[in-house]
Amino acid sequence: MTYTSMTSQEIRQSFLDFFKKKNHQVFPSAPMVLKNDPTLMFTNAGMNQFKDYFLGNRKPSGRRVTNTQKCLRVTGKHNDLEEVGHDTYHHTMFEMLGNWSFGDYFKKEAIGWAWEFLTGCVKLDRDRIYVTIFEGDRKDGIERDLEAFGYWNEYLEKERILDGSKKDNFWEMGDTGPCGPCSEIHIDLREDADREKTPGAELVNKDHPLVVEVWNLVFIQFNRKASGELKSLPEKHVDTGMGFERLCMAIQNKKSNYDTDVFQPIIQEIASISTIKYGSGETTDVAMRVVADHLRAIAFSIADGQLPSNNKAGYVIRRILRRAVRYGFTYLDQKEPFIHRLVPTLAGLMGETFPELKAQQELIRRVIREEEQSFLSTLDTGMRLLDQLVDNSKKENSRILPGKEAFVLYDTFGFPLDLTELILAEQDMEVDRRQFEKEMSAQKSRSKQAAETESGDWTELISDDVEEFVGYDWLTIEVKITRYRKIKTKNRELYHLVFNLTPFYAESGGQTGDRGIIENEQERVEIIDTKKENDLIIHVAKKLPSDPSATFTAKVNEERRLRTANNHTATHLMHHALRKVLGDHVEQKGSLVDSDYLRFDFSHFQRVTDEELRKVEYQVNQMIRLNSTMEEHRSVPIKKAVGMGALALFGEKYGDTVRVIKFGDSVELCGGTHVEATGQIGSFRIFRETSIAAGVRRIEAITGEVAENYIDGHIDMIRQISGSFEKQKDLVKAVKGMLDENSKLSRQVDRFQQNVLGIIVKTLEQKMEHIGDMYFIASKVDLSEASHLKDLAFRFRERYKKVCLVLGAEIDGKAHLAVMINDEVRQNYSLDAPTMIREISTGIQGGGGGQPFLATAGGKNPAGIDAALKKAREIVVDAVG
RNA sequence: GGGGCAUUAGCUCAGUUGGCUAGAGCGUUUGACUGGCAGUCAAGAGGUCAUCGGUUCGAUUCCGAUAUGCUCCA
Repeated sequence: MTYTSMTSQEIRQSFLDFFKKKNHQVFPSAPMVLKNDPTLMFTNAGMNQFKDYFLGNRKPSGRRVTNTQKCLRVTGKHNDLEEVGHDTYHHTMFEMLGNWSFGDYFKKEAIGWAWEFLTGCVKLDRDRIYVTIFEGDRKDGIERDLEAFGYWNEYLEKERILDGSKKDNFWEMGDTGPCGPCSEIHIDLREDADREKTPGAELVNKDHPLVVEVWNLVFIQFNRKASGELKSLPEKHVDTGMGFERLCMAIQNKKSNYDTDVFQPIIQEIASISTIKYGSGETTDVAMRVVADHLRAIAFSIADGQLPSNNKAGYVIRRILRRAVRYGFTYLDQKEPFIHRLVPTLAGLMGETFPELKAQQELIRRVIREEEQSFLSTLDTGMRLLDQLVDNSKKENSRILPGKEAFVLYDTFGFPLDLTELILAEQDMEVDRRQFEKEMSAQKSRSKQAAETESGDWTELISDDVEEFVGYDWLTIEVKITRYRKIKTKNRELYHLVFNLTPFYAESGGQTGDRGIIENEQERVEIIDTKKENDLIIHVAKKLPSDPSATFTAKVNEERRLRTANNHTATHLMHHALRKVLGDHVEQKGSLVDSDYLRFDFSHFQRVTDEELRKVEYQVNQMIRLNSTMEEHRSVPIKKAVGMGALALFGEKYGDTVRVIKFGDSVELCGGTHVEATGQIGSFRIFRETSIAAGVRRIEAITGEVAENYIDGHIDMIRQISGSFEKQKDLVKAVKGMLDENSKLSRQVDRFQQNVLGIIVKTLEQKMEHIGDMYFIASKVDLSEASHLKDLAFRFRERYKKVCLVLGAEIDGKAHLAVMINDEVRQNYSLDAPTMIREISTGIQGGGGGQPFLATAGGKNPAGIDAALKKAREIVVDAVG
């Protein structure tokens, strides 16, 4: 086999260079974590970021594009998570190399260049290559893809060109939309001897680990209508995707993706940390592959701004990390955080191509370390609980752990089932798997029921391609509804409305969606929220207008919009001030801009001190006073915008042109709505600073009237306090002095109280009588607090070895009783306090209890106290009898 | 989006038929001991038992709501 010694870096570069030479524009990878797409949490294919081009929603700036796209497949249709590590080719995160034609070249060039790159550039052995073409489908009325066959046949004999079914060789984005036949390129990496025994053609698409698909060329030439009918597209597109890690395996002549230099440096580092050699055993190899793979997925997600958390995308990331920790813990004997130590190696390996990794290396490391630590303590708790369960089972002579209990461990405490089973096996025990599965499916059906939302089909009224947002310039405008649908959730029905154009800002970039109304002479419908699905702006309404095809006046709630604008502009000013006060390492990690307040998360490794917060506040307020007017530049090419000093965020997807918002020195790329001049904000106040993750701080702040009210509230409070300290100049000193004095006085009161109790003790002692060989006292006392009854009881307990004390008191119109019986008396006469107090407290309309030597009771009827005391004496006399 | 669990001293956590004057270990303060290092011993400080409401004579404990966190499912 021909063999080149290209590194993965060189392979990636040669692909991009190859297509650059063919007049392709090189695009950067889009973020792996998606926003504004309810159907997808992560980028799972190279074409995601170009979806709108194929749908015709947006026009591309160039017709030929090439890129490498980081992808994550852990949820939904493509879920490879549980496979990863056990074989040699599944990954959570991988790179997809692609070349794209948007209405430009088609099959001939796509096939020709693919061949040229694979056999000419990276010199794969042509004898090992097989391709597939679409065999056709009678139902759809499509012929066998003879065109593709013809072009392939120029390079390959026809025995190597195989027919593929609709499942493998017809690509569709969804139930409707752009689609077309595709042609896959497979490579046979087996040893020659094996190849002679079985021809590679028989193993194509049969999940053989060494006969693998490396490249899929998709020819988008149809549009599937809702009726199922296929219509030819006026513009034909090419969408190709090549698995980078597999390509490296093929070129570097390895038997596993994990043996390439994409993974080996990481695996070697794991081997050195764990002092276990890679290749020395199956389970440890699996564990190392799991850790190496998951490290990449997590590090890239964090770099994209998605921190591990307890819901949605963040939770998916957390679970990937935990899977890695679990394998390290069990099979590599890593009981302390270790994955974070691999981050520098990864950054060295991929930081060149993906600068976000290098730039945020420290943050990534800290976040991973903290997550590892927290999961290790989850495991710790789980093991403690499991130990108890095992003990209980053993006491009952059972070697089966009930499935219910294993499920609670898993469901509530996050303790993995396989770990439970492993630990049980060591004690020759097992889990009742059937019961566990039953609990699990009960949980699943509960969730399914709750999550059931029916979203109806869109009813299209007017066909319209782009719903333009005009809300930067207008808050009131005439609109028509182009389409609508009904949404049914558990408690209520809502309607989604789409307009031909709209003044409503849809939730995006942290800014919440506008609210308002649409109305005409006939009716008025409230818009309660505005959201985005991809590029579609959706208005949420509680009801559908009776005539949806009428013309409406759309009015944004102006007051709310203005307050939101205050908070959004203030966010920019604060971001700027934070970088000035704390340093340039401050990066936005999340942002919420509402009408009432703003929240801003950013990377910073210590607490922000009070002085620093004060400085930030001061600088923002100074910028407000300067009354800088907004400089807005719409449709600025991204390069130019960055040249203007605009901050571009990692993990944010930007189009070819962006909107730049400038207030003084603060320059940001932003689609949100802002004030015209900073003076409008009026006032800015930080009211909370907290930590939300390792290396990430959160500041919450308010502006305008809300800030004023906040300050007024504080001033009022101070006024009230100082009103109570009229003659004091130094209020702080006065309050402090009063607190000191107060504690001194209460100590004094306490002492006096003890003295009083001492006197009561003396009078009680005079009432003591002998019953048998013990002392007995039953008496009503005058006390101000119920707890003093206990005080008295304890005094007698300390003073006498053999005593039974029964006290009653009326406090605040209620009856209180206490019974104290010394240990010796209890043993001699089988008396105990709780039993006695229950018997004697019937007359006070209450009940009580306590510990064997001391019980208390309370009741509504103080008149019953005397009877209770009398009864107590009878009980004791009986017992001593 | 839904289910389960948790929230008690600075930290880690105990605390069952509702009544134990709310505890342990670590940390902290003070004192004593030892030639020093390092400790040892003793004493003390530190609690709105997450918040709000309900049931009850009485709630850290039971019930409901809220907040925060953890966790599983989607």
